[in-house]
Amino acid sequence: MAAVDLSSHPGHLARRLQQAHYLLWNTMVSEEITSPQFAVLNALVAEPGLDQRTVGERVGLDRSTIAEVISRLSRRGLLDKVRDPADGRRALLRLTEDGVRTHRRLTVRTARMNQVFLAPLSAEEQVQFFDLIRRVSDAAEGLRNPAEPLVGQG
Amino acid sequence: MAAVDLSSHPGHLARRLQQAHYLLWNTMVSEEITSPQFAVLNALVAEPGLDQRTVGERVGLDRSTIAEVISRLSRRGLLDKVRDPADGRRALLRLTEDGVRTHRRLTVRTARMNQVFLAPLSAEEQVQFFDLIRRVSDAAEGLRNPAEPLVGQG
DNA sequence: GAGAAATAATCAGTGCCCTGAGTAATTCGG
DNA sequence: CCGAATTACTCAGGGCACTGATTATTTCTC
Repeated sequence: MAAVDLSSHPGHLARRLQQAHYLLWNTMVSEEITSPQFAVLNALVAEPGLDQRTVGERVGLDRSTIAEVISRLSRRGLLDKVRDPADGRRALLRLTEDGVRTHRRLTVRTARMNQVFLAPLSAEEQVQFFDLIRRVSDAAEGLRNPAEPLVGQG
Repeated sequence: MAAVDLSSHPGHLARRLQQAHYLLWNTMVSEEITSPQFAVLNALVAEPGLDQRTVGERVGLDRSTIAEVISRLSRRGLLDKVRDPADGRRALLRLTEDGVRTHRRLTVRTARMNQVFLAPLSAEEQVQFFDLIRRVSDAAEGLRNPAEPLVGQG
């Protein structure tokens, strides 16, 4: 008899939040293009010609995941991928016409979805919401140095 | 030139938050048992003998995902799965000795991890954090009725 | 210039997450 | 009682996310 209350566990809350977002995205934005895919399109609208690794860095996707996402976008004809002539290791990415159009179309819908998603919060609360989540995420990212985990006895 | 700022997109933030949590969980809690797996163990500590569907409901996992998670926990010998003699459709779940021990061990580590994870926030902010995320998630869950999406007319 | 270190991408493997379709068992309606 | 609807679970398939190992290319160092 030592069950805990998951509703006080940030990880559990974070997962539920993302699930909720996933559902809303599917109904209000697109069933074809996912949120991470849109993030990649967006990064390439901002900075055309980025290499794969940097795009991943911009949108917060690791090397394996970004490779898969890009492969899908490429298969759908939303972006082109060419070897960097100056550095044969890199793959340079650029949106196609269709990719740009898709990004533009989804941008509108995404804004609408965000409004609905955040509707339960007041304007001030929305600011708080972003601030708190960002601070927690940033801090945890900064901890990516296992050094001595489980030291306990802390 | 119409790239948006992803840091103002709750979905993007939610994904980053979960990633950050995933990383911290891996280093501070367990590399074997994942957070969703712990949630299932926890649900069965609270209510032994639940059926699979209900456990999924308790922890927020759909029918397919809960089946996979339970299959893994069962393979590891952390829970037993038996057909309900009273209703042959149901699979009743119960933790093994090892499952209970694992839950107890991880409970301590999870509490420690949550402290580290939330450390960047003051006590009041932590309360806000939970409140805001919960309200947004709950509201979005309540929206799971597509009825007439994209009404916009925008 | 050749070997070593570093870097970008790929591949294999594990796990989470969802939908739609299919199967087995129970319950409901006539 | 028997067929129809419902319910619990399974299966197939697509996508996200991470790690560790491998490959190709560039850069660093002697």
